[in-house]
Amino acid sequence: MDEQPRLMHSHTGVGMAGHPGLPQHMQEGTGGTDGDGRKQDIGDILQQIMTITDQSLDEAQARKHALNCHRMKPALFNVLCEIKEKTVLSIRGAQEEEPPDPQLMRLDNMLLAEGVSGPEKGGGSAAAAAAAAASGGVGADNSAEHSDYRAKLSQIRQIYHTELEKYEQACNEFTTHVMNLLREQSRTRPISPKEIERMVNIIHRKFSSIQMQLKQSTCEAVMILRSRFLDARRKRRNFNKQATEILNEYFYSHLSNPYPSEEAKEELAKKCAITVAQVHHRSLPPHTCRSRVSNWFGNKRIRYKKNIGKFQEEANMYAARTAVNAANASSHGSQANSPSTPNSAGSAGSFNMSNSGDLFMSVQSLNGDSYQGAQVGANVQSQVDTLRHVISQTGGYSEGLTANQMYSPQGINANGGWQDAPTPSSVTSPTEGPGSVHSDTSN
DNA sequence: ATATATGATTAGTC
DNA sequence: GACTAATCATATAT
Repeated sequence: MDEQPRLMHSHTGVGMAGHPGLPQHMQEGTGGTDGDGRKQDIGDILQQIMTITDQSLDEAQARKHALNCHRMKPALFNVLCEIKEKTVLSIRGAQEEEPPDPQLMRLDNMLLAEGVSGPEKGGGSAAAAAAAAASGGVGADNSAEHSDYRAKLSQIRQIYHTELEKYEQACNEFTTHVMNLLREQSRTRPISPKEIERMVNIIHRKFSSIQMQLKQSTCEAVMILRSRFLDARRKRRNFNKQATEILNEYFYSHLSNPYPSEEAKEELAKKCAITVAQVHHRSLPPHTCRSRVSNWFGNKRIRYKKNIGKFQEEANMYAARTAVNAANASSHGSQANSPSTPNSAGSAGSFNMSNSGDLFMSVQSLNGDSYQGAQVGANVQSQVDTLRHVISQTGGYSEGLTANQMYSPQGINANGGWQDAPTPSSVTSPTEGPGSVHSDTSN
């Protein structure tokens, strides 16, 4: 009876690499219930098997066939299967159930959140969808802003899916191959269905570990992409000059109350062609055009208030510009001397503009009184008249050019905040002495 | 290379 | 939810 283990051993060596053979201690007590004649039969058979390697292939094949057809084969085979099943189960019956890997779950969740795994297509990631939803009316330029990102993301997505499919396919192929092999071998050596199943499990585990690596590197790629394209803070983009002009124009023409309404913000965003920008790296809603305008106004307000002196020049310039614009719009009859387009900032109109700005500056620096002495051309002088008219019309600065304070931070109260000034025309500062703006409010 | 300007973020307030 | 004030991190000017 001590031949059984050796039989399995010799075969295992051929067929299944790494499969544990039957240990010696199993020899006694299980198989030896037959008579002596049968023992002799088995002994013969085993002897034949042992000599198979010495024979030619054809011969071996023939012997194999003979063995398969032997009358003892089924019984023997069953016994072997039984023994093996017990052994294998005792060796590693414990670790069948496998808890889900937390890291794999993490990766899966992230890929799902980024829209890489998840449902097919649909315009890209969940974040992008949120962007489209959040930006509302100005969604048009949104896609332009993120098309690059989305293209790259879908590229990653495609690679991911291709690779995943490849692995899946390879896994399946390999599994069927192994299964066929085992089934084939199960005709000649004891392989139970359970064992096949176990083997399949092992294969799947191996392949899923490869998949996890794929998922990991995909996650990394997405993270890099995000930080490269979407973190607006890291890749800050200044507004273009025109946008800044428009925003400044609004700011300085509403200096008494520079808090644009939501509609106004929307309007400004549209006029400035401000695009959305992604904020944060989570699935938080992205920045809307509106909130970018809000950012701008928030920054502007705080920085203006902090150092009014620094912004004086800018303030005067924009005041003049707005005034000229308004003048051009309202009284086009008297505009023979200013052919420039008032609206397009930084274009051909810059000459007149800068002249006006200089004028206002000199008004400021000279404290007003002697501004007539500055070398200003006649056309500028006529503009001054227009401006005075316009300004008094606009109601912002009733004292006009002759006043000392052309452009005082009227709206700012003692606390440093903009008090609501619904009627700007009444908020002039006639009581304030010259230059008081510079001294008391900064810092 | 350094300083300043500037858009975005964050904590805290109302 | 919008705002302020402080701060971050980058873009741009020097």
